[in-house]
This record gives sequence, structure tokens and C-alpha cells, in this order.
Amino acid sequence: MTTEPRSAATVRPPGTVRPAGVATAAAGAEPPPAPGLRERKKAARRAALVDATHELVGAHGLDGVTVDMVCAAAGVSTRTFFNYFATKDDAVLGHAPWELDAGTAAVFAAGGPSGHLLDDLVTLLAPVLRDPPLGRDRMRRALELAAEHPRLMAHHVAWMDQQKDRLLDVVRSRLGDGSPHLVDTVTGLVLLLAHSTFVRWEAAGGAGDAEAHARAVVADLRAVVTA
Amino acid sequence: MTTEPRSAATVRPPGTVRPAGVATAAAGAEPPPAPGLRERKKAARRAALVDATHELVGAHGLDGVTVDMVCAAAGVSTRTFFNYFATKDDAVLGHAPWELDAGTAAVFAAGGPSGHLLDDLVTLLAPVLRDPPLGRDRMRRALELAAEHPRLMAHHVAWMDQQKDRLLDVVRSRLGDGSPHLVDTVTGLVLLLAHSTFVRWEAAGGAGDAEAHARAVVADLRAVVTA
DNA sequence: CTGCAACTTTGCAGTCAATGCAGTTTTCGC
DNA sequence: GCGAAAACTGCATTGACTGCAAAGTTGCAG
Repeated sequence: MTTEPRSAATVRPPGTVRPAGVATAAAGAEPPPAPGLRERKKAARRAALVDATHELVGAHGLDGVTVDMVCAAAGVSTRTFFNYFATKDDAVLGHAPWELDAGTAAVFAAGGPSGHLLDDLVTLLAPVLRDPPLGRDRMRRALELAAEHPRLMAHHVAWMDQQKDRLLDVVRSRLGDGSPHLVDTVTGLVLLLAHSTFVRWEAAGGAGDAEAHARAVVADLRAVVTA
Repeated sequence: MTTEPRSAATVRPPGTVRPAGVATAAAGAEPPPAPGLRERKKAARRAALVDATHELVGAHGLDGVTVDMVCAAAGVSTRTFFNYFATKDDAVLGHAPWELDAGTAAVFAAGGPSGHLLDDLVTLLAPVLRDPPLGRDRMRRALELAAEHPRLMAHHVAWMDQQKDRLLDVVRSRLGDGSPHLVDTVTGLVLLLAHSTFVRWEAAGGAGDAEAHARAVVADLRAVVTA
């Protein structure tokens, strides 16, 4: 590292804080295997880069910021930036790797928990929406920016589209291999669901439970389709 | 122009061919105002650029082709290329300006023709799907490429998302200003519809009527949502 | 706490997409 | 034909992004 560490994301020791509450209701849940220093540093850096980007964009506007500026601010080489993000815009949007909870996914694949496809989709997505990989605040800022800049929104949509594969697998296990088109359409529907939820959530100023917004979207969909 | 004209898209004189049939059922329809030379040349060039791009990509792969190569092949300056397409990928995808048929749009906005939102959406989109601005073949090739290259598909989705505004207006006039979220969700649904239709159409090898595929998608949606 | 293997970061050189500008050429409407 | 508007072109420049090989870190035995 070059000079001083970034303020924002200090590397905290492993199994400490735990967000104060709730043992996630459901079953099992082996304690997240306390990632090593390497992992934590990586996450911190990613977050720091996103933060630096957001600050600079706030100050100079989206196109007034160059990757080099961000790197300077975050104390990282340009080359490294691209080890973390494929694109400048990815940093703005805070796109980070994410996982579907394995347990929930299994339940979904088996046709549960409610048996209603759309409802179960919401259940499936809720955890990710509830705490996104980089935290709500960063996501919130990213969405605000996306709402302002069409290019970003487009990029975001595109990114979501690329995440489809993850979902495709799960949906396929639930629906079976018989109807590939159906699977595809459903997956698209999931994206729409996620997107609309984001938008509403953001429009509400980030208030309320993401899941609630998702349910509202589902209600709308039902109304429209059956009308 | 530098040397020789491109083979593919010759500039044809104005009010000639007319696709042999059907006076578009509905009312009025002033004959398309026979665009002047300028317009025709522009369209031809756009098409030529897309063709050149497709050929080169076929020969060298998506990333083996530079904008300069395309320009050389099409006999156009690099600078001009970017007067036609905002992006290299836009050329690959053959993104061109398009219009919603004013008459059909009006009918839709008024709640017609069938009164069922989804069905009417299909009716609304059918003309554009049926003859896309640059012709089916080019669209077909573009979709094939998009299916191969995730980046392109992403770009395409993003592009469609940017076209939303056009639709947003129409959907809003139909649904009223009361429920902005609903409008937004419906518009997303339209995109999903268009996209899924494309995909199926492409998967079918470009065979059959796009509208038929669209109706199939709608059927799937109904099944899923009401299940 | 030593040492090796695996993983990251970094600097550098290079490619190429994309844009602004200013001067020419082409088309339009009369 | 003729002037105005629109399109095309070359050029110079910026900045995103990549490959590579040389350091620097971390993980994990021994």
C-alpha cells in the first residue's frame, strides 16, 4: 500500500460484530466460516473503491471522474482497479459477487415453500435484497445514481441479465428440463421482479422492507396479467 | 466516398417495391412520404455498416474486429461511423431508430383493440417485430451473435431498456397517471415480452411469425403468474 | 518462526474506442 | 443555379482497458 489507509472501510477482525439480532429464523445455518484476512481485505478494498467512486462522482459528476482519480483517492494502482471491476461503471454501481442462499435455493427448487411460483421467488430473493453484498447504503447510493444516469441504469440492467444464469439453474430444477422456453421466460420475470423492486425501494427513499416492495410488484403483475 | 460502393445495400429509388399486399387494415395511412435521397443514403449506409460489421465478425470474431476495419470495409471514415452508431456494439447489433406505428399506438392508448392489456401489447409490438428497421435478416444475424456473446446480449437488453420511454408514454396514456409504479412495471413487462419473443424467434431459426411467438410468451406468463 | 506455494498488487507499454473541432463536400428547397 | 443546412472527413487527444513479468502478501505446514 502506498500511504495511509482509507477512512471508510477499516479491516475489522473476523467473528466480531454480528448485526445484533435474529438468528435468521429458519433452520441450521452453520456460522459463516469466518473468512481469513485475505478475504476481508479484498472486501474492504472493494468497498473502499466504491466509496471513493461515489464521493468523487458526487463532487465532479459521473463523467468528470476518471478511473485514475478513483485509484488515487483509494490508494490503489490503476491496474488493481481492474482486478476488482471489469468496468468503471461497475465500480459506480458497486457490482459485487453475490450468492443465493443454498438452503433457500434448495427449498425453492423442490417446489417450496408456498408452492406459488411468484411468491416463492420473492422468498428466494428476499435475503439478497435485504442485505446486499456491499451493504444497503452503497446500494442505495448506486441506485440513486442509476436513476439519474440512463447509461448507468442500462449497465445495471445488463449486469442483472448476466446474473441470470445463477437463477436459471434454480428455476430449471424446479420446473424441470422439459420446457426451456418457460424457464427462460420465468427467469426474465425474476429479473423484472428484482428490478422493479429496486426501483420502488429507491423511490421510497430506501425505506421499508425490500420484501414488502417485492410483494407489491407481484400483486401488480397478477393484476396486469389476469386483467 | 473513397473507392467503390458497397455491394449489399444499393440505394433504390423511392416509391417502388411496396411489400405486396394488405393496406394495413386500419384507417387512413398516408403513404410513407417517400424519403429524399439524403434519407435513403443514410439508411443504406447504416445498413452497409452493419453488413460490413457482420461479415468481419464472422471472419475474425467479435473482438478481432476494430472499428477501423469496419470503416475501411465500408469505405467510410472512422468519424462517420460514430455519427451512425454510438458504440461499436451498436453496429454489431444493428440498433437503428424505430417508430411505433402512430395509429396502432393510439388505439392501444385508448384501451383497445381487445381490452386485454397483454394481448394488446402484442398487437402493439407486432408491426415492429414483423419488419424491423433494418430488415429481418440483419436482425436475425444480430440476434445470433447476441446469443453467442453475453456482452452483446447485455448491450442489447440495455438498449431495449433505453427504448422504454417510448413505450412508457403509451402505457401511461392507457393506464392513467394515477399509478406510476404500475406503469413502470408494465413497461418492464413489455421489455420482457419483446426480449423473450426475440429469443424464441431466434431459437426457432427465425421461422414463423414473431407475433405467434409473442402470443406463446404471453400464454406462458399467464400460466406462471396465475399458477 | 521458517519456508514454500498460492494469490495479489503493481508498473509499464500498448491498443483501441470515442469525442471535439474545423474545414470540405453533398443535398435540399427554392 | 444558389445559398443554407446537413453530412462527411482528417486530425489530435483523452481515457478505458489488457497482457506481462516482477515484486509483495498471505496461507499453511513443518
